[in-house]
Amino acid sequence: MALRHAVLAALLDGELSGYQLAKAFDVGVANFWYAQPQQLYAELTRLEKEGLVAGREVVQESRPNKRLFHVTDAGLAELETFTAAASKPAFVRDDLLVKVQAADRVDTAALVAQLTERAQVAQAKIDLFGSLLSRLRGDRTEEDFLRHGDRIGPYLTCLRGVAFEQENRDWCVRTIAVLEERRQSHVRP
Amino acid sequence: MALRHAVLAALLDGELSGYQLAKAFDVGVANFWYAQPQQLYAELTRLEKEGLVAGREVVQESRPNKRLFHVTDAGLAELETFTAAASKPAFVRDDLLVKVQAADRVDTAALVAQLTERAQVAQAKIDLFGSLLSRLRGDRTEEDFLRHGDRIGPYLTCLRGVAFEQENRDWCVRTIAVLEERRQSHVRP
DNA sequence: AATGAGTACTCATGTTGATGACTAGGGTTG
DNA sequence: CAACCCTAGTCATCAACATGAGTACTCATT
Repeated sequence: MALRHAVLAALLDGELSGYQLAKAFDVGVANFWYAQPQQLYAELTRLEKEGLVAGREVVQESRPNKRLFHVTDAGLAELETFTAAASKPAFVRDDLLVKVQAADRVDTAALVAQLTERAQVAQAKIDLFGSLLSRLRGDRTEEDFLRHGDRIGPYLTCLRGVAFEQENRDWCVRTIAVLEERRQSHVRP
Repeated sequence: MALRHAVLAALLDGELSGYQLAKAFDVGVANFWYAQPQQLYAELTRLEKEGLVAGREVVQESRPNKRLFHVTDAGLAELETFTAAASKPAFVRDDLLVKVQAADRVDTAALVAQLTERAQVAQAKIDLFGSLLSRLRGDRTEEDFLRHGDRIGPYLTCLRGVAFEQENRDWCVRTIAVLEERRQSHVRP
């Protein structure tokens, strides 16, 4: 039941519509969780019913009306409780890792192609997170921002996103090199 | 539907019983996936029904009999198909990140405690993976092993496990430092 | 002599997350 | 001017993952 808390945490940045929220979660810019639009709409409905968020209708012309949500005091209390409770350990669960685990017994050409693509995706995310970080910190240095900024949560999670994707990319590159070298030196039966 | 493939990939290391498999997946030594024992037993049953794995009964005295499973040719073909198909991108999904995202608005003392614990767990995993790596490579150097070893899949995934946990630990340490410093300098309202 | 831990599983149920299909108006572009 | 994309959602359904409880026998500990 962490999606609800992820939504609450995301809404701390200010009022958002379900659609805006979905954009953030979908692209994975929300580097601390991931969810489909439909899940978010459903969760917002539940959260509103329980009084943890409140929405207000914003009438728009030339496009559909939307509902902007913000976290209520009860929602903040819920986040507080959640934070105090033990976190369940985070596990890696990655299709690509499964494939690499089986690398000795399957065709490596397809695998190398996928590793290459993954490395590119990772690089794109590094760039994206990098620009997000510099936007968050403005003209301050990282040190200064982290000491005196007033909303460092997103910055810290983004830092982890960058580190994760760098590790991801480097590992892909390394693995590609290993697999390619083996393909050349000894042709598999 | 990647659990089935994770099981297949794990069974490439040799015959395993459901229980042994469960041990590997449960502790997270299986650094490429994670699952509960019950899921694995269920999956093994399905896989056997579909002919992707085959089991043989091993009669034991002084402890319950067990069934050892191995991957069939059909199972290997299935792994091949899986490897050729596109991988879905891997997302970070971590309770702790959600909490850090909300760090500006909740009690940081509890958060710091959890980050500390997470850092310790990460360090323990680094050590575990480290010894696993050296066991896998035996007396060879990493370079040599990756070039000429005959089962490098587990080694490569383990390398990623180490990198992931190191990043994890470092980020926790950094985040703790940031939060602690802010707690001292300006008391939150 | 009872308690607990380890091996080796099974069954049932519940919670989460993922997917596809659909509505509906406005703007853009070929 | 038709086709397509963007905003802003809803509804229904399915697959995947997680959890609790239970069986049964053995060995070591207290």
